[in-house]
Amino acid sequence: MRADAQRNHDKLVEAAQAAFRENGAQASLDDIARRAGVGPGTLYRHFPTRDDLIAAVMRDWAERVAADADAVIASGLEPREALVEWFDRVVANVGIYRGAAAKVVSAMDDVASPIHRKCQVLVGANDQVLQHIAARGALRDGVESREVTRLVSGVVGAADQAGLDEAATRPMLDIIIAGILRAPDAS
Amino acid sequence: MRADAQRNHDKLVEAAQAAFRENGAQASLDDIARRAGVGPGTLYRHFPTRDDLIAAVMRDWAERVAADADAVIASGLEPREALVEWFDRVVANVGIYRGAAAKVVSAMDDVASPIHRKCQVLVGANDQVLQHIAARGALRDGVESREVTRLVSGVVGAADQAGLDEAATRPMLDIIIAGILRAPDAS
DNA sequence: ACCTGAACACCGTTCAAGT
DNA sequence: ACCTGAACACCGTTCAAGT
Repeated sequence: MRADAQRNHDKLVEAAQAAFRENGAQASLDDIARRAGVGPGTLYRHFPTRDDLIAAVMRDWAERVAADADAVIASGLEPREALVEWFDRVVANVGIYRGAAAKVVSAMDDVASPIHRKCQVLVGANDQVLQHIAARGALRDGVESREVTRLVSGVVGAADQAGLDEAATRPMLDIIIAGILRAPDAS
Repeated sequence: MRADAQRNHDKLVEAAQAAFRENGAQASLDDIARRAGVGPGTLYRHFPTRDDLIAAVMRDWAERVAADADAVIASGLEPREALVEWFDRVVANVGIYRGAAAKVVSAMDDVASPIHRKCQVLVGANDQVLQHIAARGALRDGVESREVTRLVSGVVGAADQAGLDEAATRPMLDIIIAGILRAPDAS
């Protein structure tokens, strides 16, 4: 890659990051090009679609997600507390900016999306945490990581759209957690 | 209201209904005015915001929701089956067209939205169903109708965005249902 | 009182012309 | 090989002119 092309690439990613944080995933591409000090054509040359740009901004996102899952598993928390902790991190990660959750939700089932691989990492991380729960005999039968990922991401998307804060999101997560854990049996 | 104004109003609602079904809640307002055979200014006179138009299209929506709740309660189904039946209807009602669920989710917490009253009916209907469950001693402590409404609407929004069909939505609803019902205790 | 449609601002996207 | 910026299409929104 030519030196000026590399510099433009980096400036675009940086400008996009700021724009997404300020105006959400629907931030104006024209504006991003302007902030980066390049013509709109340059943006399109580097990132043919908006989702390509979003994927570039999410560069180290997947690693953070995987690391968070590892941390929760290593924490030695009881199943319920582990889920509380894990979902709190998912909420933080999936909700980095307005509209991010919606992107994750729709990219999860769209193999052609540039964000799809990131979503697979999220599903994999959920799977690890659920297996940890299952190993302790606390996972309800039939609960699968794909569904849980969709469900929690959907909640983040809803909270995002409604402008709910963390405290208002928690009761929804509590219902989900109760639905994931096996009912303590009477044996 | 003048006769021609009334006719324009009705033509706009009809055109909007068709446009929303075809292109979702983001359908072009210009296109709706064109279909209705009126100038764009006329649309704005009748419906100052897009949400005013959506609210008009949802005219008999709230009654359908309330009627569905009544039908489920009168059905005499067991708590779990009643919830399955009820959520199926909520999914159908909240997902009338693409983007409708997102509108419901964001209007639920926005008192100024023209759709807010419709959402209150949905919350009320959920409350009736949950009270019916509670009367049978099957409701988990701390589960409230506002949260359940948000949660289910959020799932519909996610399914909508991901293009999931009814079968792919059900596992998520199953988790929610398990989280709503009280665990059968050992006494 | 209501309607029309031109006008403006903004945005996404493309592409011929440049270096 | 890459960049620029004019150009086009489309949309939301307003408002002066009409009836």
